[in-house]
Amino acid sequence: MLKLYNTQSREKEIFEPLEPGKVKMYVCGPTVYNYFHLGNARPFITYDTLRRYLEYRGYQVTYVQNFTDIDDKMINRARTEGITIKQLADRFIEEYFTDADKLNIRRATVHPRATECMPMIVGLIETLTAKGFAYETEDGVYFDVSRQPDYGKLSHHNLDDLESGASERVSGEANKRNSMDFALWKKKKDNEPYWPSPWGDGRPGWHIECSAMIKQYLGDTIDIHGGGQDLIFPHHENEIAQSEAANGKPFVRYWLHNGFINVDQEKMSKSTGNFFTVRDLAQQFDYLVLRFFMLGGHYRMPINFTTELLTAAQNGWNRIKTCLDNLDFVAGHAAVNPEGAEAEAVSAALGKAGVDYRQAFIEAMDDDLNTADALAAVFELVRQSNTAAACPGIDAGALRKAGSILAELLDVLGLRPAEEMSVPAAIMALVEARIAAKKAKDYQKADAIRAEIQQLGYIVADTPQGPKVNRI
RNA sequence: GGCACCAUAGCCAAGUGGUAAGGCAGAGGUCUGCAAAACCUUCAUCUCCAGUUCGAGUCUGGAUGGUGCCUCCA
Repeated sequence: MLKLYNTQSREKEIFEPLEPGKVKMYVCGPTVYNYFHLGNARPFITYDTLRRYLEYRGYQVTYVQNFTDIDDKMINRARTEGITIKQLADRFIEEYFTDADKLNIRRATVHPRATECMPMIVGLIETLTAKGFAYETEDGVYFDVSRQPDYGKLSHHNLDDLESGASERVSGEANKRNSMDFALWKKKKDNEPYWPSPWGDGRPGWHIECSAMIKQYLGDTIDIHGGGQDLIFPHHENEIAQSEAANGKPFVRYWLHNGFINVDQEKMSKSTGNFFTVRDLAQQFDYLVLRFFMLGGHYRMPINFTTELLTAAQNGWNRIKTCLDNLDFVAGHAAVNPEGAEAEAVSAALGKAGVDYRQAFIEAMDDDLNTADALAAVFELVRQSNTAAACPGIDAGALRKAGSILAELLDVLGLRPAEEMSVPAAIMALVEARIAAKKAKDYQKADAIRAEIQQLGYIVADTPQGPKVNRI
């Protein structure tokens, strides 16, 4: 029974989708004006993992993640680069997929772009205007928060507190009825891209984009909406206000928010400049190390970032990869049936471990996606598998079964390593030569060949089953 | 000022009121021509104070320290 922490109720709630067996979920995607950094990657990885888990549990998931391809940052960046906004968006959407694919972030069912949903955006604003929730000013169309009595229900703010906080700040938007009113439509300024609307040429406000894309691709009420904690207010609060005002129906059943990645106890963000792009980190660490690192803690807790921690994660991740590799290798050389009482007992223990730890894994994931706990179960299975793989006379079937359960669980976490490429014949020839040298007890020669193999990018290890070759 | 969150071993990090998962690092050992990998053993009473309870890391109150949101932000 899956439980998810709902930001709105501030409690873990039993997850029940509106329509049995089917889940509609939406996650706020990137603004595509740059490579994404590790902090940006967190929601992508978190909700991809949730999506994978939901599917693992048999749900049919419709997953929508948008691209924000029009806003101030897009306009400015395109300007400095001397290219069009569309060119900028095309480029960084492609770069997004390059990184995301390698992080094993599956493609969403739909990846809508804001600029491709203009009719829905304009339509929503028209509805809001007609219903009296929005009003036009000199520079745009604004949502009137005073018309929405439960405004603030997600972030647990009330309008009075918000107003007093906002009044201390300078607002550049003139003629608003309330300081917390936010732009649905921004009328065209010089040299800015624009779309036609009943209020003249202009472009949409940020919040309305998500409401529109959700309505277009998922409908009026969705099951899960995810994003970073910094989006709770005002972005998600405003989405609720707009969508519920326009549609007259509940908007989101479960609000999920992930914690931040911190650097020196401070949130990693583009504005402070303390960020590390995934692309840069991938120079030093495997993409899946980044994912493993991220899943090592609970998604709502902050994670501190240092390269030391990433190195530690790399070592842990290698343990898992080595285990999978060893299982496969040993199974390829093992007996068809267990030979001897010990092998039989170890085989039986491994079979039970597979079932038990899969159960533990599911219980952990059911508890608000406790990936840290789920990984503990994975590591327990790794240890049992290693023990079995080292047992003389163990049969291949037991090892293969454990390996497939391990792969199954890792797949749910998006941590299934890519298939290793086969070792070239030239390397295999060297390996054979080394065996011959070893047999002749010419260890100097054997070590020299090993060094040569290593130079060529491969590492050879001696095992009871013979030499095992891997890429470095 | 308003609204939230966090404080567990050298480091990271789970933890449903009943006597502390897992990982990294370290130490000792087994295996090994060497190496790698692996396995075994070892490594904490949970920031502080008070309270509730037969019993609290786990609940309540307070203190201290830290973070986030309230403005673009994952």
